[in-house]
Amino acid sequence: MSGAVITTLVGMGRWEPGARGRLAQVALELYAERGYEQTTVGDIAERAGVTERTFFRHFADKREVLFDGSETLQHTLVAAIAAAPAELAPLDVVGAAYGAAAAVLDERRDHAVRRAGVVAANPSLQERELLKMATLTAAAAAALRGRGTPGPTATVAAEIGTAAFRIGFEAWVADPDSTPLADQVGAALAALRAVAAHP
Amino acid sequence: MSGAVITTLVGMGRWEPGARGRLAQVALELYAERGYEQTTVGDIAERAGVTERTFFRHFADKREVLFDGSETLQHTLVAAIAAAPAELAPLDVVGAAYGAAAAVLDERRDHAVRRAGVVAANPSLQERELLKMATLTAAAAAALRGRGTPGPTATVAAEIGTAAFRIGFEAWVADPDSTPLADQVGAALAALRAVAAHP
DNA sequence: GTCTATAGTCCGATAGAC
DNA sequence: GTCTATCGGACTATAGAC
Repeated sequence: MSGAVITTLVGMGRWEPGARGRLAQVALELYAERGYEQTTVGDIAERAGVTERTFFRHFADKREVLFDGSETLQHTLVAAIAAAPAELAPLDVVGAAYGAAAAVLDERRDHAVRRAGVVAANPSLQERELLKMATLTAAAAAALRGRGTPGPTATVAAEIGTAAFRIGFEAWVADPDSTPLADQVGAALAALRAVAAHP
Repeated sequence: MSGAVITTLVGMGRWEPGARGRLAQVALELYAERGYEQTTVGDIAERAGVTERTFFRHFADKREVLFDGSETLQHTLVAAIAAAPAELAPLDVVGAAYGAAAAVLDERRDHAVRRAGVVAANPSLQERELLKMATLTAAAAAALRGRGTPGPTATVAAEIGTAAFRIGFEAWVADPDSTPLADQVGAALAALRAVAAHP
């Protein structure tokens, strides 16, 4: 196949290095070109120069290949929560942490927008995305508890924070200007606070 | 029992259910007995006395059979939002509407708890549940806009309301006492408001 | 009601890196 | 030698097509 010189990201194949990264990139391309349903795992594997079997060694299923970066996002989020000043209120901690996580996505806006389009076009991909968000929420709540926030408060703060992130993310994707994601998330959080406070 | 007129939330419980109701009931039984993954559609169809083909005529896929009552829930929610007093603040509207929806579930607590256990045991069922919740959220936001609430406010209020419902539902399922679901949702909403208000 | 494509699993074999 | 990543083929069940 093409002597694909994919830039380094993750995955170190020893034969044709970067099988994992190639698969992820090719999958996004094909899902965008002809649609998720119309793309078979065989198609992806073929264009990436590996076999179907190799695809499933790297990714649990056909959806997961689009969510390779979610652990990174979660790690950033959890680390930011743990590192936040002790005197900050729980919701401020979560808000700041999602702001930090947002910076990671800002650097790859084009990729994120293309990926978001693919996900938006397919319900089964939306399901997976929602599950990842729920996992993120649980991780944020656990991180808050780890710094002393009482359980119920942690749950609730994490839930609001994730809602702000999701709403901000949608605005960021739809926005033709390149307003930073962190700003969109901040605006969403302010809106959530305003509605919650309203008598 | 004489004329059972109760429309059930998840499509079962009548004295002599039709094929659809039988399939839904049998599916829940089998998923609980031997697990979702270990149950084939053939198993369900067989015990319900129909063919596989009939299963797929009634339900889009193997998961959907557990979510037959979600339209009823959504309808209740949307109707309650539309019927709420005009002077109520958006979040109060959504809170009251989820309270009304909660009453439906309270009548079938045993079933709801068993079903929740099955869903909690399997990630792919959780995915579907999260998608249903997202659909519910979108419907609530649309209903709010339909009564004049500005778009962004509607989105945010619906998001908080659904979070309250989800948190309250989890507490309700875990609670050995039979605290009404509406009360649990109300408590969760109060907690959300408190955390959001905290400086 | 039958027929088929595809997702996803399990068995094992092979080959480079260390 | 071990460890890890690749590949091959057979297999079941889902889901859609005819």
